[in-house]
Amino acid sequence: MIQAQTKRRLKQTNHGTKILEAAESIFAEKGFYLTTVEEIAQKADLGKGTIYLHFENKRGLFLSVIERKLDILLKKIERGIKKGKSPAEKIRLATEIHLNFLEKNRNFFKIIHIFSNQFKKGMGEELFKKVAAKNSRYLEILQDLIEQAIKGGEIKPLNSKKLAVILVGIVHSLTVYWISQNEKGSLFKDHLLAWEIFWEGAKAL
Amino acid sequence: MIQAQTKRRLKQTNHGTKILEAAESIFAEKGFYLTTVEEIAQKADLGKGTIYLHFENKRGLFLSVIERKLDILLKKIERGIKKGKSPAEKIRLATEIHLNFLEKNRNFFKIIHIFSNQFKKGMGEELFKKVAAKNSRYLEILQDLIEQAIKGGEIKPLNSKKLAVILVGIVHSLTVYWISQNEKGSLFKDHLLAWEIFWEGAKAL
Amino acid sequence: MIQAQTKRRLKQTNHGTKILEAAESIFAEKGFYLTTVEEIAQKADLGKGTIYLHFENKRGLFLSVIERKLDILLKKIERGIKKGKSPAEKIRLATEIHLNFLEKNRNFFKIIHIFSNQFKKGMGEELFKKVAAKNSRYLEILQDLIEQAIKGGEIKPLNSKKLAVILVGIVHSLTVYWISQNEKGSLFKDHLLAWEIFWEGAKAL
Amino acid sequence: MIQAQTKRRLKQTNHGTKILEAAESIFAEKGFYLTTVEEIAQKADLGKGTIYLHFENKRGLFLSVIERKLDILLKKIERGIKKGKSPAEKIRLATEIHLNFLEKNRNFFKIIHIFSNQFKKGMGEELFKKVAAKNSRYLEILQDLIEQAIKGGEIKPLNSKKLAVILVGIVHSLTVYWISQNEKGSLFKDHLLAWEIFWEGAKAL
DNA sequence: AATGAATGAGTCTTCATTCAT
DNA sequence: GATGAATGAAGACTCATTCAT
Repeated sequence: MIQAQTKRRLKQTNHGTKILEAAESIFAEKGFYLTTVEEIAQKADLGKGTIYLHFENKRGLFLSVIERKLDILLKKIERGIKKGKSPAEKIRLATEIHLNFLEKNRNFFKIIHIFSNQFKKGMGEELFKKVAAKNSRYLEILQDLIEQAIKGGEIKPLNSKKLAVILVGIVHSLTVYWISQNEKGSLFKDHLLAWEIFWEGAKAL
Repeated sequence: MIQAQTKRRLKQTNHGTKILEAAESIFAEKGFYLTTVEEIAQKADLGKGTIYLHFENKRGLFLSVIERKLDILLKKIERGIKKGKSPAEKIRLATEIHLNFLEKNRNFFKIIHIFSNQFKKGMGEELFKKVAAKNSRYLEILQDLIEQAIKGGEIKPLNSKKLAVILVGIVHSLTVYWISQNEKGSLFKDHLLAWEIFWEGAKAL
Repeated sequence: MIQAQTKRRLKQTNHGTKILEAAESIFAEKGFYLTTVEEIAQKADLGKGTIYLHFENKRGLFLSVIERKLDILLKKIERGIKKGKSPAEKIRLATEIHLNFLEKNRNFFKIIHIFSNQFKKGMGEELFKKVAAKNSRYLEILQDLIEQAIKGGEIKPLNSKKLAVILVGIVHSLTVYWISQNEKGSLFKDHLLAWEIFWEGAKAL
Repeated sequence: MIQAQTKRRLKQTNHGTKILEAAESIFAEKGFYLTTVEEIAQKADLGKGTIYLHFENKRGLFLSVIERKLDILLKKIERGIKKGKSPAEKIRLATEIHLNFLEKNRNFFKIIHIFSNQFKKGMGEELFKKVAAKNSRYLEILQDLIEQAIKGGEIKPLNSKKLAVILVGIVHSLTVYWISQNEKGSLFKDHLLAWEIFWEGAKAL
């Protein structure tokens, strides 16, 4: 009896995850509009209708794909930077973790990139806002750390938000480049480069 | 008779431009897939069929929108950097021109951003390659300048391509931020910030 | 053991009735096509699959809803008109019972109304015919009575079937009106009006 | 040039009408839900998309089918009853015209019958209200005439609205019967029967 | 050249029905 | 018996593209 329950629950969980993973890879490959629900269902070895038992609609599925990964990334970063002793070191750790995650989750990065572009109009509801909020959470964490570093005299007194934006921009541009090069070599190694440019550029004299 | 011909040709040219401009603003607002040809035609005060006299299809129109602007930007940059005396100054000028252009052509930036995401699949032909090439031309120019600066001892001997990627990434992330802030203040002013971070981070000790 | 069996059988019977009653109210509210089996199951506090243990399919359930009520109505009428002494009085009694029943079973009337419209095509089988037959049984009863009244000189020698149709039409139109007025006042009271019009219009001079 | 314009306009008009007529017959045959837009398009010898150039959606088409016919019927009745000298005669004329129209437009009647049942929920907008209003316009005309007849002492002082409802009910029930009999004989001839029952039943003593 | 009516391929989404548990 | 997760057929509707005028 317990066995059966467990099995069923596992099965369900698996379905949700199976769908999210199938969706992730196809959305990453083709973008939101060229991806069909049918295709996702096939890749997940499920009927089309089953998708709709787990997600309200195609859009909801797309947002869920993002939400799931953002949660994981944020948790990793929040946990990881605790090891850093100074704000500066924490920032470096965040960059390192971020690039490491993107290397292992290239699909996710592609999707995040899509996200910011494909939903210009017609948003506004619950889930979208939640995802958008999570999306900018990382930026806030960085901004906080930068502010602390500025107060501690480690970083020049520049606009902390813009510095955070720049650091993320550096990380993203390296990722885009890495992906465009068909992902040769390790993206993770670039965290030192990213960090060096940012740090030397921003540190107090 | 010649008059009439001339007039007609002018008109045509105007049509092409009218369409490109209408398309630019709508693509920027709604992305590729949510934009309908009908809408573009209306904004251009033309019949839907007329669009197809000037562009092969919706996709071709989209690429043409990009191509036109990239041509202008590249010309501006190539011309502008001639005034710089050292590679370093040329790089700074390029950044300045780039941000200045993006500020004045926010629509274009949005479209470029879309470009890199919405055409994952089904590319391969002529026009697309041309646009992709132009798109990376700026990167090449920067890479060249950075290589020269490295040779001249102005910049640390790092990977020149990645440094170019990072610089463009800084510019783009600031632009995205500026747009997300509803374009308050001048984006152009940020070129000093972008430059400072990059230069201090990359310059030889 | 016997107890258990009995309980179970009772339970089953209850299930059938529970489903029929849930179905009746929802079909009445939303019509056949806008009603989902899921909804009926929920209202009946049962699983969706359970519906299919008791009825062949949605259509069969719909027809069963009608059949059950028609049985009750016909029995009431057949029993009730026995008290009438002349055919004329029996007709009046039938009208009275009919309107009384409709007042107390508005849902049923709405469903009957749907019935005649929503199954234009794809009928032909057993159950449908049975329901259609029952549906016209009342008309036959009336026609018989009218024929007797004609023979007895109480009613003008007009087409008895059409007279029956007219009488039912009067009853139905008053019911529709009553329902459209949000069922204010008593529909039952109108039986005198219905009867007066019909009787004065049809009675022999 | 004028030829061309005319031809085109005629063509358009024809399309609208062709669609309405195709829709009328199929809706009448199968009801709203079992009718597919595809089917209507085929019957009208047009592409599916063309339907949507002329009507907002399936529902709008359905309502338009009704609206068109109701307009014609109401005009006929309003014009026709002018010939009557007394309210009573006008009422008789209205009944005559009504039955005559239903005989010639059986499809329309079937659709009207559907109308009142299939749109229980989810209405509320413009077109629906307009159609509903037109639908009850005939009832109002009758009610007015009956009130005049009551004032003139031709008809007993009963509830004029209910009398109108009853008269329409008689007409409709005869039509339903006639249709159920596969439309043998002339429905039109029944107007005398309908009138006799109603008039003898309602007239002042 | 310019138009816009016509087209139908393509997609999301719903829901009756089945069947493993 | 009872369940409800899974299915996929079916259908409304959109929109890029064509082509007769």
